[in-house]
Amino acid sequence: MASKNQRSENKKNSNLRLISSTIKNLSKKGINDLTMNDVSQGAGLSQGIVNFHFKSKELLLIETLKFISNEYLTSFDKYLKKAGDDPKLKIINMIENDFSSKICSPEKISVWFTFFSEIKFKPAYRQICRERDLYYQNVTENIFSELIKIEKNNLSKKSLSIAFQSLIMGLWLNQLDEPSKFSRSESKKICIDYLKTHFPKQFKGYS
Amino acid sequence: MASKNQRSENKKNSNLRLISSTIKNLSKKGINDLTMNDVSQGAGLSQGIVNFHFKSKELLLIETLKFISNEYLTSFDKYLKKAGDDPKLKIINMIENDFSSKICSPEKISVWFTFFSEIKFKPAYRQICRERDLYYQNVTENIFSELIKIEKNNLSKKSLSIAFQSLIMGLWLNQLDEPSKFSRSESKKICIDYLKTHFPKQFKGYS
DNA sequence: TATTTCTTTGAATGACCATTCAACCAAATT
DNA sequence: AATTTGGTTGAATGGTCATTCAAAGAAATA
Repeated sequence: MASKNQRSENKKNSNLRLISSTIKNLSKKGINDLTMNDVSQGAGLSQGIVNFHFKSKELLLIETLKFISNEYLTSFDKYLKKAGDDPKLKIINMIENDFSSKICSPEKISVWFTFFSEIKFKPAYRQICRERDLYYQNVTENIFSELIKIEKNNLSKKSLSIAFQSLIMGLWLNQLDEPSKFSRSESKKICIDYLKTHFPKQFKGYS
Repeated sequence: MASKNQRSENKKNSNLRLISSTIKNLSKKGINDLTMNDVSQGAGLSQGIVNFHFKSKELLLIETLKFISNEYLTSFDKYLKKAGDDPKLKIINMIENDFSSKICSPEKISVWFTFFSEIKFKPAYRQICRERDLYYQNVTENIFSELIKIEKNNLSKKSLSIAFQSLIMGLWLNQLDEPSKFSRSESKKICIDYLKTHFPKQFKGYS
């Protein structure tokens, strides 16, 4: 573990701690009441440090969004790879990912929606979110395309993808609205039910 | 139109203009950059007036949320009443309402999600949103209950309602994310498709 | 070891903004 | 018409931050 370069190691470490602190504080106070001090204190560092590392609050937030977007995509790919070539398994694993405890934690969901709500005014946020969306959309369409071919049901891969993704986003939002009533496993069931009704032959067995 | 009491008329008028201005400005700048001056200027009034009418910024925001929530529910009821007794028509009209140009405008959706993103930290917001949700949920479950009885498909009204509502919320979010790609009529089609796949006998004819 | 380079600290600065309020105005009441 | 009540104005106030920066500390380099 001993590193060649202690400095860049420390720097990376500070950056990470600041971003973690941002996430934690965002989910605790929202973007409105988040102060630079909250962030640095939460990371065990002092006053002016955020400006040193990130230049400005806005840039810190952008890096934070990049961070969770990255984390999401990494996990997404991992679950997808685990599925191998079977389109059924692929889409099931996508659901597993979206409602895994790491991705679908109250903390993360709350941060996502904080950024979503600002998308309209912040081109930088929009671009990051769009990138993730397009990737997701693309993968989903390809999977549905395979499922459609097998099922021979002649549905539209585009509509299916939009509906599927919307359903998931809506379920995420429930997590925010009513954390007590929300259940990750029930949400998964609802998504799988969506697959069952559209691809009965292939998803007969699942629950 | 001549009113008995000019004063309360004017007051109501000012209140309304301030709330309209709040909505407009919220959707233009977000909650973060919204200043009291934006609001009063937008209403053609001056500096300290918002505090006079609403006491504080927070209370103004609460009244604004109440306003759009009310507007939503009023429209909801209107569409529902128009449907008469037929559960098919009732649920179709709910969809029509949710994607009507008045309810599903970029402006309104953006304001909704601004509030959603703050729900976690603002009990007052949560309460208002929850009230609307419960009402919606309740109506939806009753309709699905009727549809299930007719269709004899033995599905769970609760799951169906959650899925249905989530789907709609997810589609609303698309409006925010990608206003250019979003289409209200395509969203409606997706919702109707949801009904068709779960209640094929009853919704055969619809598109 | 001495020097340079990078990181951290925390006090000081200045901008921004919600809120207050005295003065003014207009409507209602007498 | 005179008085009271309520609404509006906009300058002044004060608090809250983001940001800056000089000084200090720690690591890399010579």
